[in-house]
Amino acid sequence: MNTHTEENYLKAIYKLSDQGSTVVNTNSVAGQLHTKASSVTDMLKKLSEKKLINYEKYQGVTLTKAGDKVALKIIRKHRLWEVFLVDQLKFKWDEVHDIAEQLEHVVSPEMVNRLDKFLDFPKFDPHGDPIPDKKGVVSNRMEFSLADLNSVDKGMIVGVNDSSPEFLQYLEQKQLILGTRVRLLEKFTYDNSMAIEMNGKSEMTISNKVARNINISKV
Amino acid sequence: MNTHTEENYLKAIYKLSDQGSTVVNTNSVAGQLHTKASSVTDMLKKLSEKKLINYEKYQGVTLTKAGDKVALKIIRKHRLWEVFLVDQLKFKWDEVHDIAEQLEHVVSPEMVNRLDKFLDFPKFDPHGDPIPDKKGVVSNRMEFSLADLNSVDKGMIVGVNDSSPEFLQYLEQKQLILGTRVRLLEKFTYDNSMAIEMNGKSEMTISNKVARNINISKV
DNA sequence: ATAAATTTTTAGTCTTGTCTAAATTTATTT
DNA sequence: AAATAAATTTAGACAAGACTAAAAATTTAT
Repeated sequence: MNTHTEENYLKAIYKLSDQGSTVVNTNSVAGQLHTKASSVTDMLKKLSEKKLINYEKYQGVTLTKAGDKVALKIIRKHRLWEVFLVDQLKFKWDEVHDIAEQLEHVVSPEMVNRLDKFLDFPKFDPHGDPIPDKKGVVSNRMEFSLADLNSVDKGMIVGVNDSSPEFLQYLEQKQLILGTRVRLLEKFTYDNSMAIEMNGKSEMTISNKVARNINISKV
Repeated sequence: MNTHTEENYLKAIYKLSDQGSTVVNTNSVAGQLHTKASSVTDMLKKLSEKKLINYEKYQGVTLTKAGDKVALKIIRKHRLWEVFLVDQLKFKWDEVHDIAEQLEHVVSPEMVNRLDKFLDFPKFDPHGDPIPDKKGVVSNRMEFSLADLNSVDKGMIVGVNDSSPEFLQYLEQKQLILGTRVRLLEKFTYDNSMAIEMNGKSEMTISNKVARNINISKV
């Protein structure tokens, strides 16, 4: 079994590698986990020793098959607990991340599967992120960033790329919540900010940073 | 906040002190936590420093008000999660201890209270142990003989007064096992035998002698 | 009341995961 | 192609929590 900390590193690498498709460098892991690069290097050696990552000095890191499996297990647990917290305990979707971060490390494969069943096998968590199934299969979201809308086009908000309380509270305040239908009105090439229409009613302008962190799907 | 390990020590001391009424010695803590006496001494110094225990070298240890509060919080969480695992996820009552042991360390007062509400404010865990309320108030264990059920009322089997193989085998054969929920259907004054319902399904009649030797607790 | 046995504490070491500061490697400029 | 900048690794230290072996205190037994 792996320690709590090892699991967090693997999860961070998984996220930063865009589902394992890119190489991750030391500094970005340090940023993700709020630790220092030197701590990361130490842990990378350890994880490499355990064959959970492919690591060459100065060359960055990728997950091995085994490491990927571990990361997916953690993410499955995290997202299932988020569903539990929102659906059953009636938390708001922007309040559950930190709690799920703790619950995800509870070890009991049987419990995870029972929780999955209890929640009626949800496919997506409250942020619209897909929940890996028992075998680690992740469904696609058919989802892209709001920032990628170009001509006048529309979609529906189905998720976010940033789960920080600041961002989620911003979205809540601006009513950019899950299920909102957005339509691009105009894109300002100067700073890539965009004017959008929400639910065919109100209009507003959002920065590129915000747009990049909102995911939509075709409607 | 206290570490995981500190919490486990406080919980162990609470249990060994019989709800804080006796002094606990170093070796018994070591036994409870499967560590060595020297490790316990180290931790006792630390907990004493933090004013969570009263500790004098060689004289054993008791919890302070503050330490008692922390222990009760952990026990509350442990028992609430046990109810969740049994009632919602359909685990058997003898399968949940180790999982609850992990869940009890999740920190989120708000989540604990919501879980409590979600479970409909249970007073006892699946083993019949009382669940401290939000303020740390613990009700008595409420264990009594099945024979003392009078009007239509229910409880859960939590123990026996006769440990002879004959009796235990009888219970096993009739499926009157620990954790079984029983409900009184009718009491026959002629011989004090009683008709009971088990787990909301099957029914049977048992003699007063059998009933007297089965202990139940309110659920 | 003193010796023997038991319990507890101390001293010193180890592992995990973190850090700072310095050294090294890789990347970017000019 | 140097020179500078940025990223990464190494070296050495530290805190938490555990352990072993030895010393000290307390209890029990003679």
